[in-house]
Amino acid sequence: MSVKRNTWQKDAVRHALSEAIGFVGAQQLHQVLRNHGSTIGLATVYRALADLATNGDADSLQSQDGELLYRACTTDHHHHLICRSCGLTLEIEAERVEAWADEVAAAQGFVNPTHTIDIFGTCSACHERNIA
Amino acid sequence: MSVKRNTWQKDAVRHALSEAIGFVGAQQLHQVLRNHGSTIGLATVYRALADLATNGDADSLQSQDGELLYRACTTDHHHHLICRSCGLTLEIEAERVEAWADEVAAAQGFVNPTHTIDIFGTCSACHERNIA
DNA sequence: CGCGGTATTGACAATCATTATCAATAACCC
DNA sequence: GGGTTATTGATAATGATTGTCAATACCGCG
Repeated sequence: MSVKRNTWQKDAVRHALSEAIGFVGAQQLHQVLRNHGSTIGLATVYRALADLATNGDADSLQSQDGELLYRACTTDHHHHLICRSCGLTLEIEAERVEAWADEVAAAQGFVNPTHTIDIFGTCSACHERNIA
Repeated sequence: MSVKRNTWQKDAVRHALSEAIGFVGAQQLHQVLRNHGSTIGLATVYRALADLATNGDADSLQSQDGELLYRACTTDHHHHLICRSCGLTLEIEAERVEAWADEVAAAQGFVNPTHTIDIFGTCSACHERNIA
């Protein structure tokens, strides 16, 4: 059986992620760490992030261009409203929907439900720019 | 300026997509077309799907493993409840949530809102198998 | 109906994020 | 400290998607 070991690499990734603002990609996080003098490997960053996500210490979602993004998990769970054009991201509350999602899952006999809810649109600034 | 032309390839993709059940990947759709004797190229399938999505004739979302999936746009809009373990997919109604999503987007000044709402969980069969 | 300009196609190469490989390293229990 | 083995990291492999570009075929026009 596998016994988890603590390494400075995992701590570094966890720390870097908690410092990051919003969602960050693995490649991006790796660059940040290298820029700070770390010699951590890219594959290790990927593994550490996957672990964090598995353990529920990080959330993940896919960006529009297919990159997997991570965010340090905070106690308050929320979702995103994202501008298709400029990428502006707003956090939104979704209490009503949280409950609904769990209900639906339970009604079909599904256990341990999670969900991805993201709303895309064109923010007012981008919309006006397109008209002008 | 570019003038759109109608080709049998675009029709083939549009048709294949409308025949498909649920969401389909570009690679998968390409295989289906080839199996039906078509000589259409993979790149063309990608381009046709991208066009359909741009024109609002198709919806797209990213699967868990990073593949881009498309679905013919129908009037009835629904979402999915997906088993993490066996991939079983159930369609779910989400009227309450549709309205909520549009409200939230509008409240922040976003126009032309779309959303991705998917619920993941472990279906009862897979859950029992894991226990046994 | 045939012609010409050009949008479109398709085979293939290139790209990019992510995952697998595997020898070397270092964490942890004793 | 020493041995076991989880973990690391350089690199290769994977797989979806996009770029390239000559060849093709669509469509308006005569």
